[in-house]
Amino acid sequence: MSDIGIKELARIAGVSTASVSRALSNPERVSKKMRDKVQAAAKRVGYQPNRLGASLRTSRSGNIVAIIPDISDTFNSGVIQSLERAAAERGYSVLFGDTQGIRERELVYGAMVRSRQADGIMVFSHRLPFTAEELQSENFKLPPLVNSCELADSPHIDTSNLPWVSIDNVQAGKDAVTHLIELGHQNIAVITGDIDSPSTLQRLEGYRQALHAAGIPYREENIFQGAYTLEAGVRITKQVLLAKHRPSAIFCMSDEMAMGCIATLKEHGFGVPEDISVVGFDDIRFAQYLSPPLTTIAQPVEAIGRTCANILIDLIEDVAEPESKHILPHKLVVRASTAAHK
Amino acid sequence: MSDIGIKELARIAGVSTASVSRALSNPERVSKKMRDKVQAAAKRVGYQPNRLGASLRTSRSGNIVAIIPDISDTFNSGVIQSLERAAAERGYSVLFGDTQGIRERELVYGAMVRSRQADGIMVFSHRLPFTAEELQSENFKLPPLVNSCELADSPHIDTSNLPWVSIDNVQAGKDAVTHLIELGHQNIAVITGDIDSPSTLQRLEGYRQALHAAGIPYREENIFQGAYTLEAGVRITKQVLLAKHRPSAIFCMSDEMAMGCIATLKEHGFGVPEDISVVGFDDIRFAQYLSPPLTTIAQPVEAIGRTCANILIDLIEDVAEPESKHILPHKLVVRASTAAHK
DNA sequence: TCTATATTGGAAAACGTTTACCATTAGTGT
DNA sequence: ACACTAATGGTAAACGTTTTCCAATATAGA
Repeated sequence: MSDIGIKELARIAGVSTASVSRALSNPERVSKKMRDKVQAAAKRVGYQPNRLGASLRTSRSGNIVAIIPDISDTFNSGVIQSLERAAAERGYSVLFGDTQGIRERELVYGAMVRSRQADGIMVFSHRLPFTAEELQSENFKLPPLVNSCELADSPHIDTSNLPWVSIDNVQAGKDAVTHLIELGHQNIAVITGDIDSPSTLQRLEGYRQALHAAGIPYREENIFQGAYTLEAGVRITKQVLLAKHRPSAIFCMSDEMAMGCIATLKEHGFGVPEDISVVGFDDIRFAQYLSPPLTTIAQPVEAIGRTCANILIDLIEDVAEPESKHILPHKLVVRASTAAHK
Repeated sequence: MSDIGIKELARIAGVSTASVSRALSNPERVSKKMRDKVQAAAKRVGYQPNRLGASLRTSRSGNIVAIIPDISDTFNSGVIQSLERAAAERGYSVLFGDTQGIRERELVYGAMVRSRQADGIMVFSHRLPFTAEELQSENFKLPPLVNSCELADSPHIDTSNLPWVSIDNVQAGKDAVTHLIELGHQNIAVITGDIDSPSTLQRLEGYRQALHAAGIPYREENIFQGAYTLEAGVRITKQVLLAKHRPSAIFCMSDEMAMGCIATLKEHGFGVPEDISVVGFDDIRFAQYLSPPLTTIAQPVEAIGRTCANILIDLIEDVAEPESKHILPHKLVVRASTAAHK
């Protein structure tokens, strides 16, 4: 395999290294004759360029790093899948960093563009992968970076100016809750995601707006603080059932939570939707196969991943304005987990 | 940020570049005084070594590439998560390649070690990411590579000698089916995974063995060829219901399939497990929250990912024998989706 | 104190590319 | 055939590290 470099190949083809490089990386900058000669030789000896050498020279690694709190979350893995595909189409590979929310690990991945292992950062967590110290340093320059939905404010930098792609979480939350209201529910609990996540805050705002629009009083005890996990759905649902004024409907801020929620409701003998309606969020591909099939807000997973990749790469290649924001469309999908209040 | 290199840092610290390199990368090879001086200077100016330079020199990228057919599959994403974590612990990053089973893309990722973007390959698909041509070339050298469960034979190379990590799929299949037999089921259907996947073939062999051990005749029409997806579970289950001698139990070779299977059974009015028992495979984290909670074979997801990472890295760093094989323990988890035959 | 040895630090080459700059050749119009 | 321009190809420097030598210095033994 392998061990032959551009010099050796140049010798074999009887041309200079410059010509080899051009013929392979910029074929149009070279005559057809040269191109053919070099490509033939390359093929013959099985030449494979060393990307490290090229990267060093061009200071372009061709990698982007994706910082994700939890890849095993179904919504995340869907986004990552389409991110990766879109990146690949443009010649980029994705280095992926599952951080489990551990600060230390975020920082490691955040440092990768400074160490030239990556050209840009895709942030799916709620904070920037840089230390306060770094952010404050006057010669700190933010690398190409886009965030998806979740980036919270930082005391040191105005994150609202960073490029992002997201759905309209406020409207989506409102849509979910409005659906319940239209079914006649008045006493609606909400199980939130991680309370420091902007998406949670926004969806909660949507909940508020829906209630307000319907003239239903907002009651603090209907807000149950959770996290975007199945287990949280299970745990918090038990608390919901303990409530003095038991709600007739629950808005779960993720489908995984809704799954845990429904399982728990059934376990305690509550019928869904006969006794309690449940609406989820995300429309993961399991949603329609739950029993009952889940009413939920569908996020455009594929489009989110693809858009993230494209904006980030545009940024890296300097063809995007640095503050591009993309709001993608969501959709309420009504299935069988919600029904009219009786 | 950043733009200062080792030369400049050496000048600032008043030492040579060699000393800087040693002080940072091999601190023990240098006096304490030197170490402190260099590290202090590095910190002061915010020096961050350029990994590309280092990689080029050492021809070690510090990356491994993971080739996965489908990251959004829950089992896969779990394995990848633990793979990534274990790799990170040893200082490696993972470049991840979701191929969707597309040959072209497998080849792209397979080429990454030749182009020095990665030091080793983790294969989760059923074929090697190299062309027949490459494999046959006499100067082809297999890069560090480990496969997990799924690698099929290749006409050009003896894949059985490659390092792998897996559970004992034959035994696991046998365990699942034996459980059904012990519940009194005689007419047991199986919905397989992708038929070209060794794990499917092995689990099927387990099915056969279980039947044989119980003296139950093996009937070809009880084998339903599927794929490891939710949708396949749905689609094939309909076929199962059409069978002349309708089975009283179904063994699904993945939990996602079982999910689709159960949803379909219920949709058609069959009770699980009253009418038909279902056993899955994987024990993804949703399994216990399905209704009914799923009886399944638990795979040690975390251990699989971790072991894969460690073997591969051992291979890269030359500390593993090149044919190491690891069989990890599985476990039958009995829940409510299986019941005695009546 | 002096020599023999161990430790430490430095100069420079190497890793495999790309590309700026220049020299050469081919192409065009007269 | 000639001058002028355009196209093409080559030489060599650069990218930022690590590491091989070797020289210098510290350490120890006598």
